Amino acid sequence: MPELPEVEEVRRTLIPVLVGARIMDIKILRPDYIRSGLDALPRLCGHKVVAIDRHGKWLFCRLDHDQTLVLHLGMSGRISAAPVAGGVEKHTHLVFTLDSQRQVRVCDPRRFGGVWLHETMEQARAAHIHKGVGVDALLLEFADLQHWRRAGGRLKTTLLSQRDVAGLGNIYIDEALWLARLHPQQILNRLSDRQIQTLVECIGAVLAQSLRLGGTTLRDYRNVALQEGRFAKKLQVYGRGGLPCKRCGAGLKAIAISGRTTVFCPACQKRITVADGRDKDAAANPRRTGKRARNANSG
DNA sequence: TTAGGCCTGCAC
DNA sequence: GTGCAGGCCTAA
Repeated sequence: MPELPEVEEVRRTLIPVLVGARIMDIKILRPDYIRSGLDALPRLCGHKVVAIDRHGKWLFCRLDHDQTLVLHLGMSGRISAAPVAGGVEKHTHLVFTLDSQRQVRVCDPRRFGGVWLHETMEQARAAHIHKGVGVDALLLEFADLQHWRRAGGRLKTTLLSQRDVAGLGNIYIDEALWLARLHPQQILNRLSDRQIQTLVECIGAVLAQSLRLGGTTLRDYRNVALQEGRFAKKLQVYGRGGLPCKRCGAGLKAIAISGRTTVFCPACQKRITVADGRDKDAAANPRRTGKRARNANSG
């Protein structure tokens, strides 16, 4: 399932194939996979792609006349480059033939992804990013999450929503929360500055390591050259429900949050009910937060 | 805020 | 045959 590292790896491997190339032909094998701009799509012929950007899990291919093709890989999307002569694999919905005599093919068996064509880059960003998609997770800083304590939400649900941080999905959220020793159902307004800073650092560390290894291939994911990612063997919690925690040996627990399987260590990812910066106050005034303070100290 | 829908392949 | 995998959108 492509999350930020996989989409970024696709971007990096797509650039040498697509940027600077002229589109000579477009074959639309599945029109309903083109979510907007279907009628305008043939007009891309003769134009060149000048840049490929990414925000979260969204890819933006800008052309020389500013029309912008937006791609989302959903759960099973794949973009591949191949010689014109080769056969097209099943579930291929869109094929660009380039002046380099190569093709860029968009394939997505489950069709949770899609392709959108916008008249300008600005319109593309307005449609997919400006409303409701937060800062790209690779650029995440402490300040981006400072307002969290005023929110009542829970960690995993909030991170999945893309609203504050864009690009994380089920795999990397579970990995980052384990690394940060934070409970997936942690209520945000109980986090201390230090815990938020730790979370920001752990998200960055997990993403950086996965990027170095070309992302995670569980089954389907491939980059544009059809190479697998090698981060799967580094996974600490994802897919390991019931197995021992690699840090403390306790049994990892699998629960459903927002309809997604969530794996965490109940021993080293305790829920915090009093922010650690306020523990002293809680101890000094047990009547106010007594029970919560004891829970916090036990974790 | 949560549940359902979209969709196919695969494990059982 | 059934259930599960889940990113994102929409509706209740």
